Amino acid sequence: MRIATYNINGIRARFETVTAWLGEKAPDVALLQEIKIVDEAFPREEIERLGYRVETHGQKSFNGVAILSRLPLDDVVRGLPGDESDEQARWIEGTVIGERRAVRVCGLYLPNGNPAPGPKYDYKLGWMARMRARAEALVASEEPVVLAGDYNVIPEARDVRNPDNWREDALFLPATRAAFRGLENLGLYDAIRLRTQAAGVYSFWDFQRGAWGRDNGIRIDHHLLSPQAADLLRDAWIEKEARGGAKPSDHVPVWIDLDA
DNA sequence: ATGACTAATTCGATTAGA
Repeated sequence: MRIATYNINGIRARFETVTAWLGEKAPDVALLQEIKIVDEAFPREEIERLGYRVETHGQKSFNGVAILSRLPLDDVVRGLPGDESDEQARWIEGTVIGERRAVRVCGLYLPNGNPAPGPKYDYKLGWMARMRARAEALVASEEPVVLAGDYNVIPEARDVRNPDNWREDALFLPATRAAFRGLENLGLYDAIRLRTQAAGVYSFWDFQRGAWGRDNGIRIDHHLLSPQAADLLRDAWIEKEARGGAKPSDHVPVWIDLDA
């Protein structure tokens, strides 16, 4: 079972890029972030025609997440628990029924948090605390669980080309990285780090300042795996070449293969 | 020293992204 995560930066702007990618790569599951559209306006039929079940949790203009699955998808839940007043669409989960195993899959778009300090950064850290509580419950289930998406977290200095440029940034502040380690300390594994310890493995290159041409990237799109999911991991990688393709997002797809 | 790019909203300039 291949599970990809992809921040598409707008389904309207990225429709042809995304449908071409689905047609070519055909991941079993695609977790999308920043669909930037309400559920009723999402191009559901066009993507169903490519063989996918479509579950969205959208909102107008910003944010919005989706699960696309070629496999049966049950028990879909929208929204991150813990704050009834939070209206931002950043979390969706469902159970994907593989040939051998069922996998609980969470698609997430973690808040950016800039500028820091400030209310946006407070929202980010509060959101991460709520995510930790949900992740703790999922780990306790002792089932294969995958939490994947745009974390807006640079975990370590080896995950950014120029660490000194990011010292004051919400994506790389010590409190941000500590909260990410807090997730790992529940017993979750960063899938790419089960595959390689190399520096310079990035998933995002800014549209500005010629970041792509200079390989001035950061790794912020992650799959965290429960122990039961990590036991099923066959491979993980980042589709870097997508950043140089036609009408690219600023993020590229990242995928894992599970024996499930 | 500063802006640089892209998308959404809605048709121009603002907000947001990271």
